[in-house]
Amino acid sequence: MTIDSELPGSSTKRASRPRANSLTVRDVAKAAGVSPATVSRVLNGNDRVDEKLRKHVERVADDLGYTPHAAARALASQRSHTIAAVVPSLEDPNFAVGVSALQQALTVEGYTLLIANSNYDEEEELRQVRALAAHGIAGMMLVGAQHSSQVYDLLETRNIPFVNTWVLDKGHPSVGFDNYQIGRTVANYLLDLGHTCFGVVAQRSPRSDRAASRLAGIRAALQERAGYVPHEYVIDRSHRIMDGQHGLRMLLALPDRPTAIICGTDTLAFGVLVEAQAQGLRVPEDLSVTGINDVEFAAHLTPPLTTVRLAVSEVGMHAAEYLLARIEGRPTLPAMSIPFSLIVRGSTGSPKR
Amino acid sequence: MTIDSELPGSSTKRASRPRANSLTVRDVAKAAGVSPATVSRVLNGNDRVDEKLRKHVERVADDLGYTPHAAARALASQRSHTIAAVVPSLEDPNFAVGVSALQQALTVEGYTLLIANSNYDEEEELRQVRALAAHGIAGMMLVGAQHSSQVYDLLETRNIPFVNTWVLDKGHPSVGFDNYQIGRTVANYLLDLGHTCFGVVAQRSPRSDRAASRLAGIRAALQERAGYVPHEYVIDRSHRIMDGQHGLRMLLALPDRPTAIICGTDTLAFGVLVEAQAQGLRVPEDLSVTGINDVEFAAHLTPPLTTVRLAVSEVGMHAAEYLLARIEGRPTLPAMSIPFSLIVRGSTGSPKR
DNA sequence: TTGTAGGCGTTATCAG
DNA sequence: CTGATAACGCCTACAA
Repeated sequence: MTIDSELPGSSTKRASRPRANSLTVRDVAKAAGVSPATVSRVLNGNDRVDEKLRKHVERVADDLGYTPHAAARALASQRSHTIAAVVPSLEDPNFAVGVSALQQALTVEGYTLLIANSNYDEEEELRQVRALAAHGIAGMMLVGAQHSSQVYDLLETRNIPFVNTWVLDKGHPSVGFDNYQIGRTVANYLLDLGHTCFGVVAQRSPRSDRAASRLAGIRAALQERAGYVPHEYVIDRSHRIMDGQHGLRMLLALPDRPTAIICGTDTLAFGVLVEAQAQGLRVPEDLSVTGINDVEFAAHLTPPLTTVRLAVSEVGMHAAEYLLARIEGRPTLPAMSIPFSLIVRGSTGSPKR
Repeated sequence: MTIDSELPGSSTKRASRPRANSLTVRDVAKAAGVSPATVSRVLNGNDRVDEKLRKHVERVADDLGYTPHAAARALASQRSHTIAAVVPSLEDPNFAVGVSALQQALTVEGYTLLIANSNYDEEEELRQVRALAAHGIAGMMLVGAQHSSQVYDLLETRNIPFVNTWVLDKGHPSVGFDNYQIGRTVANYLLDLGHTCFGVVAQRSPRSDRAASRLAGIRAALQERAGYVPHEYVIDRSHRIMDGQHGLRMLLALPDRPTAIICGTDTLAFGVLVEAQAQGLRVPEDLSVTGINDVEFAAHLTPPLTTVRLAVSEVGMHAAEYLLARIEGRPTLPAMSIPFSLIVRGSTGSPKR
């Protein structure tokens, strides 16, 4: 026998709104014979609750399979326990790995990660950041330092901690690589081998400040020791294999033929190797080729690719560390440099000519 | 002159809680000279509001740069406008591309995507699904059909629409490939070429029901026409290049040497090609090799890889379509098969022996 | 240490 | 068509 009609004589009552079919703190409280406040305190760990009571409430909550309503919690506490990452592309394994590491670190700390995709487009990035801000995120990871001023404004007025990644940035907190030094390192290595005429195949710089910094580093190294790379020796298109192939074709058509090709990614370098073979050029005897990233296949190309290894997952880990520290009011470093290393393999050598 | 002290003589007032520093509907309402209810109606589009008033409110909201508070909205409306995807790995370009497509489709419809990573682990997947459920998500995309029963229970009791992807599933809604047919297609193609002794290098089946279905398809085709693949001719490890290399070494050590190797991914096939070259085997004269996925580099290997092209981004698109339809109460199809096609290139041929 | 109750920002019901 | 106003589920200042 059920009694469910003890309610209103008063007809002021409203029609009840559709309710989520899950339990609430009140259900748990009732079941445990305590007040909702106590349940809340237990679940948020940090308050002083009698040890026995705490154990009891925890058990009851667990038995009932209770999970707090994230939105309600966020609304009441003004803290969302949610962090966002906006990356240029999820399909680039580089970013996928970094985001993966970020997520892992955040999950451990009970935070949820929201991932968005800007498609290498500043406008789209702004849209995404806006949407994310509406979700009351507690912090945000961005890629690169080049963002719409409205992005920076929004983040600052809303007081949302953020960190630029994959770059080192003087003006903002950052976790990333010294891309300028990466460029210098590669260029110097090739100069040491005796190369003097260089070609560069990279991603379009306006879309990637990382690529731009590396190019600047390359230019600087060359200028110090052997001149410079003229504009027509820098081919910047996209980042696919066929862009590498096309890039080499362009470079070979130039009057003074380069003996070394510096590529912005391993994928581009793969394209260059493919095209070199198609043109009957021997690598490294006729042409030296370098990549950046040290992706899985780099070591297995013929010849194995000389490239720069980036500790990408460290970017995600340290970004998480930085954001959590900011959110929880702990002290933070303004910038964190992630190491890289030149991996010399068979695709580079002294020019034989 | 401002009057802001007309409030309480009564000291029952509480200390004000920390407020979000952003505007609320009330601010917009005040500025537009209407009630919060009207603002809400305008912003949610669907109600009957006088056209002039609507325009006015829209302008005011826009000028103020108002963005609704997602958590509050979710709490009040019991709809979160958030969808989740749990994938085995974000670093696998396959899933990255699918998720990317899903996100794009959802963003267009004003939904936010939450991405989680199960690391090919059922327990971890359960944890992620639980956390996601707490976030009041409106729907969920899963990979494969093999999930902890608790996952299915949770989704069903909470009444959360979900869709299994990358597979076709009789028991649950799904968007994916007919993996069994993929296996059959590849095997039949090789049988047609005249091969009789096969090796298989794939991902560990218990972790991937996709791999298991494909293997079943392969076995079925062989059994119908030329026997079968003994257990020791199936090498299932992980999915890296070196696993492919190792796999071929194992297979070559077997008494009856296979003339064709079917690989579960292009990456594994790459490994097999590398090892074949190392062993001095000519492909396809001495050994035929196939992959699955048709990733970017497949066409550029030496020899170019025969593989199966999967329309991965369609998986994401149709998953989005399905979930939105369910959420909005529109009719849905129980299962959607995404096309695949065999791409024949240079890594396969008739056995010369 | 525990309970009570007001409010977080929005939506949706009801009355006008 | 518009305006009050009661929830939504939780947290936290305050009282006990």
